[in-house]
Amino acid sequence: MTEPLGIRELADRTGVSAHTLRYYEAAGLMIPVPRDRRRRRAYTEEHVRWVAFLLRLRDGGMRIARVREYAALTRTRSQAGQRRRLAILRAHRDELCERIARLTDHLEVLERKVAGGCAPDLVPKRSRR
Amino acid sequence: MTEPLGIRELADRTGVSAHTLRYYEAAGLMIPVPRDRRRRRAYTEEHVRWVAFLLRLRDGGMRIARVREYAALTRTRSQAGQRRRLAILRAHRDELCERIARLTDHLEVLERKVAGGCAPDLVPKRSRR
DNA sequence: CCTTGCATTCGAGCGCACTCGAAGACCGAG
DNA sequence: CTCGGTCTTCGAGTGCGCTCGAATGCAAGG
Repeated sequence: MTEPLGIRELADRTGVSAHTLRYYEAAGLMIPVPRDRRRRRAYTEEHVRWVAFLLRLRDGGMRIARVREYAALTRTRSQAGQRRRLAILRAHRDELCERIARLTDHLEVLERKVAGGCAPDLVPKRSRR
Repeated sequence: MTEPLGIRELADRTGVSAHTLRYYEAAGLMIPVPRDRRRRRAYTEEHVRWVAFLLRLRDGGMRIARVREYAALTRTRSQAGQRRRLAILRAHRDELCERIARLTDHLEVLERKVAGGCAPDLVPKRSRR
């Protein structure tokens, strides 16, 4: 039985500004936000978790539009909805994998360049793997 | 002794449009681009390599402004310039590491969610942490 | 009573990195 | 001579994701 959180609190706990929280809500990225009798947003711990996850998706490069779709589906009870939800996550996971692979590759190249300290064209070529 | 490449060729070989290649040049992201006697851009294999590397930097999230700085430094012979160049690459490498770490973390969370197939709040709570 | 905090709606602005298009010229090949 | 590809310069448009501010209102707490 936790006290509901005001927008300020949620902002503080998630690092997302109040302005942006309202924007997220308006943009359909949030799960439903109940109001108290004063019409103020009454967030719960679930919202904290939701925002944390949303930030992961965003930081992972998921587009707002996708997050919106995903959020909308959390309101669905249908089988199809659940499948779609899962599909989105799986697709995102795959993208994540690819990006990590690419970044890792970039990193490798960079390491060599930094370690070598000289331009790659000055490095004597060895037969390529 | 390779034939110099026209802008079309470089575009084809790098996947960057001619328009964007001109933009890159004007924006100071390129190494010097010589012209033939017709005033047309005469690229070399070095440009192919440069653009490839530049794309790595960009895909790794390096800002245009930074790339510009880096490109400018490749024209420098000074010690300080070389040190700065190296510093940029090292800093970028560090950023890359951090991003990979973060993405990997996101991926893990996602894997659990996808594998579980159910919302985390529906999972029986064990004593937290 | 007055201040504070949050509410709503609206629209503008920003930073980034392209992306496009137009206009007009050049120049070599067919 | 015409055509195609390139040149230059210019400015405007696009998409994304905020970010900010203004205006106006309400309700509780000091």
